[in-house]
Formats: sequence, C-alpha cells, structure tokens
Amino acid sequence: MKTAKGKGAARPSKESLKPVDDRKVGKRKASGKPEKSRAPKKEKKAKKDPNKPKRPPSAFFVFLEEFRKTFKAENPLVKAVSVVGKAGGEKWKSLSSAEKAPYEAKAAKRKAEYEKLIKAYEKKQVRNLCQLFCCVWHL
DNA sequence: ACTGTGATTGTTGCT
DNA sequence: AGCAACAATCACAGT
Repeated sequence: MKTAKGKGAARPSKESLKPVDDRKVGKRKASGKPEKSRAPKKEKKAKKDPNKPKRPPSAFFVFLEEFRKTFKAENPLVKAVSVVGKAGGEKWKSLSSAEKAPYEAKAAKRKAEYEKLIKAYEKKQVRNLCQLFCCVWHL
C-alpha cells in the first residue's frame, strides 16, 4: 500500500486528466521577471493588520469545505491535505454549473460580507490615520 | 516548540 | 487588462 505520508501526493496514476499547471503555491513566478513588482517591501516589516478581513472563500473553497468532511468521512486514514485538494478539484470540475450554483451563491454572499468588512476596515484605517494626524498636529 | 509547506481553484487587488 | 498572491485545511518536517 502506499503510505500516504503527507507530502507524497497519493495519486500515482491518471495523469492524463490532470491539467495541473506548475503554479506551485508559494513561489508563483509566471514571467521570468526576477523582481516581482508586487513583492512585499523587504524594507520595514510589512506588518499585517490583524483587523484586515481575509479574502472570502471562493465557491470552490465553500465546496471544498464540505467536501473535506465527506472525504475524510470516507477516508479517515487520509491525512494529507493535498489529496483532499486534488480530489476536491477533480470533483469540482465534475460538478455542473447548476451544482456549483449554491456554492457560488454562498461565495457571493461571502463576498458581499467581505466588501462590508473591507469598508469598515478602510474606515478604521482612515480613522487611525486621522488620530495620528491629530496627534501630530497637537504637538 | 513553532512555522512553513504541500495541493486544489477562485477571487481579489494592484500595476 | 493581466498577473500575482492569497483564501482553508492538517499533518509532517525542518530549524
């Protein structure tokens, strides 16, 4: 048996229908551009705001969330997230638009809430800057 | 002991 | 308009 030990993706066969791109997460460099314009400023630590709302999960993630439960329920031995991800991706592509509809609907709702959170977040940021400005002005 | 990684697709955000 | 990074998850490996 294949000891699905975490990393080793337990998918030795069926590469035909696997158009996975090389977009490995972590270092995605599509263009041969050595310097990423979007690169985080190494100078000064890019402190992440704890209040910054995280991006809303896409329909795929919404589906994946439920899929993980099902997958783990049927494969409690599988502990590799990669396996669930691949299985979920394959299943996701197998789903029809109608079946993805409810997930997309939820995703849309999530997005709406996200926009609201972002709005409040930006507002807070502005407020924070305002306080800072006020403090400086007061000096 | 803690943090990063690995894989999936979609969405968002900046240039 | 297009590319790049990041969203959850969970166990393991490395520092």
